[in-house]
Amino acid sequence: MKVSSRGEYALRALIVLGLHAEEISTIAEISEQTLVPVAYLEQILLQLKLLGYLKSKRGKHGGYMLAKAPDQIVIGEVIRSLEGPLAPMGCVSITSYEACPLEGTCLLKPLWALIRDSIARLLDQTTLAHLIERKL
Amino acid sequence: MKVSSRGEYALRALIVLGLHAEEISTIAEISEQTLVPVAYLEQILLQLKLLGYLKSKRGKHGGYMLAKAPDQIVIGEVIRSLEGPLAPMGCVSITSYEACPLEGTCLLKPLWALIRDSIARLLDQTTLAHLIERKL
DNA sequence: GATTATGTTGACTAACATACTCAGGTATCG
DNA sequence: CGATACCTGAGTATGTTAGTCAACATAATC
Ligand code: FES
Ligand code: FES
Repeated sequence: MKVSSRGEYALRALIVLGLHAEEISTIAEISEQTLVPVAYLEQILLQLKLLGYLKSKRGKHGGYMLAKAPDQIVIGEVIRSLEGPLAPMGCVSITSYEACPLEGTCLLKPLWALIRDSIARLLDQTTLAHLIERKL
Repeated sequence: MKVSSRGEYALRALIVLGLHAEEISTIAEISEQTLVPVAYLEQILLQLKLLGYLKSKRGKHGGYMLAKAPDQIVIGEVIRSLEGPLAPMGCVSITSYEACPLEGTCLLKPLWALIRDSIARLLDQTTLAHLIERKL
């Protein structure tokens, strides 16, 4: 049930950018504050940009900024984009359902559904603004 | 946030054995009902035995049975044994804590803690008996 | 006691995912 | 122009997953 380092790193970066909203931050600056290697961070920031969470400026005095207000960035969506579905099994995933062979009689499915619901409820109720303001 | 096929398979096997309690089941029978390949199932059943959930009998008319009553088999414990901690990050794991470098100032930790708590509460409250009786 | 049905053990493998690195390329500013 | 930044695609080392396979050990039965 682990979250990958890539997901964690992406969220760290979003938090750093959210804390310095209105300012532009270079990859190097973000790397310092997140402890993520520069070359790896480049990849992740680029992906976050393609997903629409960030905007960038090239060249001198370039860098990254949030492309949305922090309260419009839903943590559940970010994690889904980076790591795939939140559900523990495909058969209980709402965003990307996948059938199980035993689904008709399976006694586990209701349990997985409870897990999915509680994870999704938490992560889809939480925005970057909530994290930054420490209001969960 | 996926659960591995190994964990799913183990739970399927426990359910089959729980449904036929008092009787002995061969690996082949369990394999049929769970759709898990025999050779792979062997590994998993053996592990469940070493963990104390199952007992076995060798030779002709041999097979596997539950070693505990279904209401003594806690799903959270089974999953932890097979897949490691339930927590999404080491820094919020109770059973196997591991420090994060940014732990002091990290704004994510409280969120991960909520996730961990809600998963652990669900899985540690559920026993094999609950699954079999469809009472969640 | 030989046969046969069963679990036991350990090694092995193919495929995939993770967590990166690196070598360039391209836009922007001064 | 040239420095500074982001952009892009490829490559790599390591580990995990989901199995397979061959040989062995034990228990019941004929
Ligand atoms: S886990 Fe999908 S049907 Fe049982
Ligand atoms: S995730 Fe462990 S301290 Fe932030």
